[in-house]
Amino acid sequence: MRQRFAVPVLRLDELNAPQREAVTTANGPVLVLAGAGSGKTRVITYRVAHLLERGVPAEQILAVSFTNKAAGEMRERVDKLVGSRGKQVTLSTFHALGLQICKTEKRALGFSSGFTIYDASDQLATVRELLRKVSIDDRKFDVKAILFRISRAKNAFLTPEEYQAGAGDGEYDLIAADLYPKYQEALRNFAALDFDDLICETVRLLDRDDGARERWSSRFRYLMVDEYQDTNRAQFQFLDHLCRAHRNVCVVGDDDQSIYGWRGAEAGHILEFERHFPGAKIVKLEENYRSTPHILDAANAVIANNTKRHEKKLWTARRSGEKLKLVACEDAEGEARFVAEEIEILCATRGYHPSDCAVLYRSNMQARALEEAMRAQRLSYRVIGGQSFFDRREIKDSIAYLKLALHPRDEISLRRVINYPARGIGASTVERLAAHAAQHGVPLFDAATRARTHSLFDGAPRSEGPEVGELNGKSRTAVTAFLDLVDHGRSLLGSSVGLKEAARQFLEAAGIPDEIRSTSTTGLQAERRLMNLEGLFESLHRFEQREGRNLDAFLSRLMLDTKDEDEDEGPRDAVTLVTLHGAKGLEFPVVFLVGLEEELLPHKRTLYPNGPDVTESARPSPSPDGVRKGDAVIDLGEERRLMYVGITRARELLYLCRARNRSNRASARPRTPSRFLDEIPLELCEPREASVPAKVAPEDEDAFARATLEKLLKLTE
DNA sequence: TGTGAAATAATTTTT
DNA sequence: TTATTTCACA
Repeated sequence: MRQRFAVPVLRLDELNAPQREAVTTANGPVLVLAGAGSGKTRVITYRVAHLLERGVPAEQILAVSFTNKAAGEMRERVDKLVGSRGKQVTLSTFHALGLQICKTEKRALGFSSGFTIYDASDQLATVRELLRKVSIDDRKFDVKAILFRISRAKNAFLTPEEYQAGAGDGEYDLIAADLYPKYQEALRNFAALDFDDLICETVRLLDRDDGARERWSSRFRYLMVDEYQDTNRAQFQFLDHLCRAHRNVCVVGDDDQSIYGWRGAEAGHILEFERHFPGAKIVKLEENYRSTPHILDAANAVIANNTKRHEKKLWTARRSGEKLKLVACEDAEGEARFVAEEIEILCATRGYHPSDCAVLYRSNMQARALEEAMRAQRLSYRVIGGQSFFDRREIKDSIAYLKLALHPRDEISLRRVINYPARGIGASTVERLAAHAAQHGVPLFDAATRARTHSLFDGAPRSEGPEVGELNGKSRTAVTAFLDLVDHGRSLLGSSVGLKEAARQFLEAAGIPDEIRSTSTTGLQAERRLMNLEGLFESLHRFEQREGRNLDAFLSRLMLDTKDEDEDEGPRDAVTLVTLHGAKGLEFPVVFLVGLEEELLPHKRTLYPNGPDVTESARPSPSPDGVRKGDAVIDLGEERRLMYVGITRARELLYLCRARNRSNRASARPRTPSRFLDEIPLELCEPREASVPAKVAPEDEDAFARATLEKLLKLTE
């Protein structure tokens, strides 16, 4: 206590009573039920500051969140609050923390020479490879659906055996049950960990290795978890291992904002917290500092339709506020144009800035129309999420080269680049190598190496064992050239040349820039792709400046943190376009919720989980919750929580938009307003006319911007 | 093995 | 509608 006078004073009086209680209860388990906008991040950051003030060493403090964005924000706010004292505090995502532990403990995990991280596309490629091995035509199946089941099993922390015992008997369940152990085995052989493994393997390690558990649970003596409602079983166990010894764990969450059930998150963990940690202190934060009363009333009204929730009601001391704007547009394009135009008007007449505004939608594909409208309106915008820079083909290929140079056992990367750019190593050659690898139980890369050094593949009769796949001289030369290339790259990357330069020379030697130039359909496209490649070099350069010459660290950061580059690139004063999922944790003065239509906000995949076979005829009855389809009662709770998350992002103005028609691919289909709109009391809303400008002629892109300008002139007269 | 035309699948949310 | 993928042919 005396210390408080010695160091800069933490202003605990800036907190309300429950916040203060959550912040100052340093020891023992604490559960903070934090409604939207109730100062959740504030509690975490003040708590960190308070622990530091009490003399807890920064290295012993750990705060975990789910997204890089959230972790970054924690970092920013902690730095602001405590300055350099906070540098040693670990503020991380679950996956980054898992990675840190896996890297430190790589020997105990059996990866003495390191490991690669597999992202979604690597995972898919792995499953495809396995399907081929069991002679299943991967075109006949939705590979994602298989991978999804495997991933879900891992998230639920089920071993292959447990999953096999408990899986359903659908076609996909059987395939997934068959492939799960094979998949794990393959990753093992490739010296790779996928996203799920970063958690699961860490848990297994902490489970079996007392020494490791001891190390890590004493390393972090004070734990905080953000968005606790999003933890899945594996993550829960992870936490449990880390804090079992000291029980200094504070979790912050809101069951009403649980929107990752599909990823295995169990909001039930919030309810179980008390049971797992008897004597836990429970703090409820219900005062909202973000939104106007109308917005909160709407949010409360919608979420009240959910059963199975912690009863709580957001309130605010704020008095005034505008009604919610209810907008029905003709079609998706009209909706997008309305949004763009309205933002323009808000900026011109009411002093808002584009960066005050966000457009929230259910699925990424909705972003396209919005982007077009923003461009037509000359508004700068940034799209959060979506397909990231690093998903681009040329980038993925380049990264595969880098990964391969570091981790030759990474068969997926090897297969990806062995004939890219084409160098005369066709499918049959790869198959021969693969057969040889399988027969001798060595990695594919080693099989290729043997093709170079041994005459084994020359067709000369060998005494040892039967011949597996002979390579002709031409193929051998090609394979040799490829291996020389990888060797060359490895030595470049291992030399003292800057990483950026090393990577550039390597990829140029690989012929990637040439390939881009010759395969691009237009010069513009080639230009763009080369620029992307340059962007990769730049981010490599920046990383090297910041964190030193460590390609492995760069690559793993890249896999986990795919979109940190958007931040510095994008224009500063820009409208934010983001999915409802991506918007969680954000707030904006002005929010547009678009596409509030049946089959889009309660998404059709939730409405009709068994596929698109039942469509228009089976219009669900508008009962408050639960739609019967066949015998299954469909739970729309998560969709409703998405609506709730969307509403509560708004501080001042909230627009609820829908289109009367929306075209799927070619055909426009009439749309019904989202049932969630009916759940908002009418008196909170005012209808707004959506003026739908005539369709903009392609040759006159300025027409729309001009129309708005004219309208503005009239308004400001 | 490489190229271009034609067919075809796709649309939930993310570390 | 669009982007990817397949397939026929060189």
